[in-house]
Amino acid sequence: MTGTRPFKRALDRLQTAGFRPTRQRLGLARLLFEGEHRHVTAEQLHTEAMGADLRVSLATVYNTLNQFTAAGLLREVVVEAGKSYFDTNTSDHHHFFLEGTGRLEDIPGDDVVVQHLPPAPPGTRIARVDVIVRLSADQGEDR
Amino acid sequence: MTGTRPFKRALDRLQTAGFRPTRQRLGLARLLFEGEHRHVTAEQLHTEAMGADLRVSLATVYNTLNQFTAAGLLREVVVEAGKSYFDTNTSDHHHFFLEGTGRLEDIPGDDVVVQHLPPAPPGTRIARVDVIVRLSADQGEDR
DNA sequence: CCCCTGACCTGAAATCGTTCTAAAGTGAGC
DNA sequence: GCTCACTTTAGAACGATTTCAGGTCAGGGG
Repeated sequence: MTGTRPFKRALDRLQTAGFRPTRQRLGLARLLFEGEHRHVTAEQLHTEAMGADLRVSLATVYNTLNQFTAAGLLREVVVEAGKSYFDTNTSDHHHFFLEGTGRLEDIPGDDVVVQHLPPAPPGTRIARVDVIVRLSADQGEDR
Repeated sequence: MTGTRPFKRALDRLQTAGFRPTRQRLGLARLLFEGEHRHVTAEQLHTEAMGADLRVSLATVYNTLNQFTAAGLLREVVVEAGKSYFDTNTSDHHHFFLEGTGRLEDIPGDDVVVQHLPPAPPGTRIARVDVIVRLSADQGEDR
């Protein structure tokens, strides 16, 4: 039984992070943390919750995503003006962004390396380095 | 006289790109393309225009920035959810982003290199690679 | 030189994603 | 069961951006 007890997993994460495990938080945590890593917007997650018989308001989805992010359970990724994506993978990694569809995906492997980065300007320190590889549909290839 | 005729420079860019050189477009082009490369938001550029005796509405600033971007005169840089920056440097380069102040700066030099990038997924092609180095104020250093 | 026409600009209203607010609901300990 | 602090919620509010309907302007033809 490896990872076959998703309910418990989500609950553990909430409690470890010091959240009271309410019905809404638990439900969202299950959607987010069961299975593979994922990238969602608030709107998407809300729609998905509705479909999964989890009654939760959009405001709560926003609140929860922000709380999870502050607690380090999620990471916010900025790729499109006026829209926030949340990534369940909080480790160091980078992203492919499908311009047409708005899909966001982790770049597989940990081997992307940024070289020849100049030092941070005086008085500042590097908080994070984000690499976003923007992809377009490859038109005219197989037709 | 090298670059001492800014008016003509801005006008040339407009006409080359096929824009009718109206008072507003010319004024904005001068603010944008005279002098050093810069990073502006619509709001910033609008404020600056007001201060420079250029009467132009915020709607026009937005429209103009979008037109210039579509024509390849500007490049949009996404760093903060819910805010768009426009960069007058359209060549291949990357950015420092000062988290506290919202300042955006080109990373000097062309030598930042991203290595070990996996190939684009099937059916797609890499449109662009954006590297954003997020900086925080370096607290506790010199006090 | 003036007129005409399509391109352009404008303030106001509309839209989008997100946050705030005030009030009702809920869970954990007593 | 009762309480109280923490949660959730619907709806209003918000900031950034876009759209709209109408007036204005650039520039070629007469």
